[in-house]
Amino acid sequence: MTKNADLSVDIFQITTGSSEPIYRQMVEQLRRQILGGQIHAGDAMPSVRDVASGLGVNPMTVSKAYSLLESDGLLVRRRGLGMIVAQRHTQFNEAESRLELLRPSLERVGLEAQQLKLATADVLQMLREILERA
Amino acid sequence: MTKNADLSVDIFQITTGSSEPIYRQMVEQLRRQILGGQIHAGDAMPSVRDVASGLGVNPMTVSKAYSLLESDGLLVRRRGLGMIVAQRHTQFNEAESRLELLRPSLERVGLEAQQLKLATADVLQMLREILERA
Amino acid sequence: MTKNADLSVDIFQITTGSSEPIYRQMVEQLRRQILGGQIHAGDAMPSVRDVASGLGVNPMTVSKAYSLLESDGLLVRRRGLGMIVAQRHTQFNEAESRLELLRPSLERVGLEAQQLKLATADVLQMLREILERA
Amino acid sequence: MTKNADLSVDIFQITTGSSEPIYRQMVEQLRRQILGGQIHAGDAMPSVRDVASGLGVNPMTVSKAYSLLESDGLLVRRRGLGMIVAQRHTQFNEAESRLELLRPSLERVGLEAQQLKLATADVLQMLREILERA
DNA sequence: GTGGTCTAGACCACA
DNA sequence: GTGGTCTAGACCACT
Repeated sequence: MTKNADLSVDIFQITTGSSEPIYRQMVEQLRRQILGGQIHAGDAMPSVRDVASGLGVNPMTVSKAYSLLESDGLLVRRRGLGMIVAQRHTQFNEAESRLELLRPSLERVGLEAQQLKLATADVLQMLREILERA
Repeated sequence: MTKNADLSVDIFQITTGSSEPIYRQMVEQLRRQILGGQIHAGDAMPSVRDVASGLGVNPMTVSKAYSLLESDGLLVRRRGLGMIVAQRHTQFNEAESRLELLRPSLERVGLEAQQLKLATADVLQMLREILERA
Repeated sequence: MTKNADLSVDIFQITTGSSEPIYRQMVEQLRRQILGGQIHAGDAMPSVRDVASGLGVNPMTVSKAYSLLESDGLLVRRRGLGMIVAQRHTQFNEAESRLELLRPSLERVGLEAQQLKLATADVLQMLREILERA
Repeated sequence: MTKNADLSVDIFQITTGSSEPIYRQMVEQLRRQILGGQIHAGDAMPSVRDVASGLGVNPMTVSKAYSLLESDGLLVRRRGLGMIVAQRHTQFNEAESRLELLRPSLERVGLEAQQLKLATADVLQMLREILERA
């Protein structure tokens, strides 16, 4: 994979049935992929229209996601040219930091497991299977 | 803990800032605690008014949660006496079934871990610490 | 003026002909009025629909402004009840701090005056007239 | 400074982050400097390519600014030789007229100062410091 | 070509 | 009643 390449449209995996809004799914997915190093600083994002037609959603929905990512500092808008992945957030890639981003979801799992009175070993086993399957 | 006791208001742990609606947090938490056996059939639920003032939320929100739990068959309304935990759902607590209830949250963790390019061992280790701390 | 009152719709003065987008005009105006102490913490904002029909703009435009102000921490959304002015930004009211918010506009005036080779006294005199007229 | 000199690239001070488009910043800045007498009729403008590389902007952006200035009559295109500052607009520099060009920016400052509830004396003092520093 | 803004109108979730 | 989301489609500005 070369740097500064154009990203394919299928960087987004949208679930339209979810209660989580589409634009928010896009924001969270892109954030994780940038921080995870799967998307590099300087990469050109696919255009709003391309993503919209590729996913079958309204361009405004995509635009909203891009705008939020821009105000977050993860994307940079180049007027008339499109958006690219920002530089300054790419150094935030140490595995330890990324693991911390997963903590809220794990805390949620912890609370639910406690309320369900589940054994630690059973929960860890199920998660191991899911992780190794992916 | 004895059976048919009065339940305290703090069976609910509400996060008002969350995007998950309050009534839904209450429904899911109570469901898990009933299925996990931490709340028993016949236990008396605290009144709508007590829960509302205790948590600082709108009484209509609590009422909506109770209504959903009632139409789910988890609570039973006793006219003029308040609500109690229903009988028929308490037997549904085989560990295997309860574990399945946790699967959606674990699947979500799996997707996020993949996008963050995290190592399986690191994720499992963090979850183990959370589970053993609780 | 009492605290926690409902704000009238005419807190916004929109210029539709301007190149500055409507939602941005609203954001900046409200920010200044909050920091200037003309709008108090806890005040209820007029509803999206009321503002929209009052100004003759689309509700989504108003909603966009409100959303930006919320992510800025100046407004707080209360689900199903509307938005109120946040608490924490009201202490930032010292005159000195507010004056700093005006600096960018004054710097712009300074650059333009320099390029037009205008005399300091003339510029100050014109600004004085404008300020005393308001 | 002698007449009919070559102008350096740094007659333009561009802010790429601004919401004001680059070509518009260039147009307004050059207009003010011509009317203010800092740029004289007959002076040679730097080439599109020099300005573009000097400022790090797209050559088409510089070209658009030059074209607008030409259709405004402020610049004259000399085939194969580049552009020079036109004659006819240089006489338009009575101080009173130039001051009027600053009025819109001052009106804007007035509105913002009012919304920030600032004292006239404080605003004038800050502007004085900026003007005397320049 | 790019993204930004706005409209009109629909539907949903929350209190 | 409140705000949020999404669509379809138009128009604009920048490069």
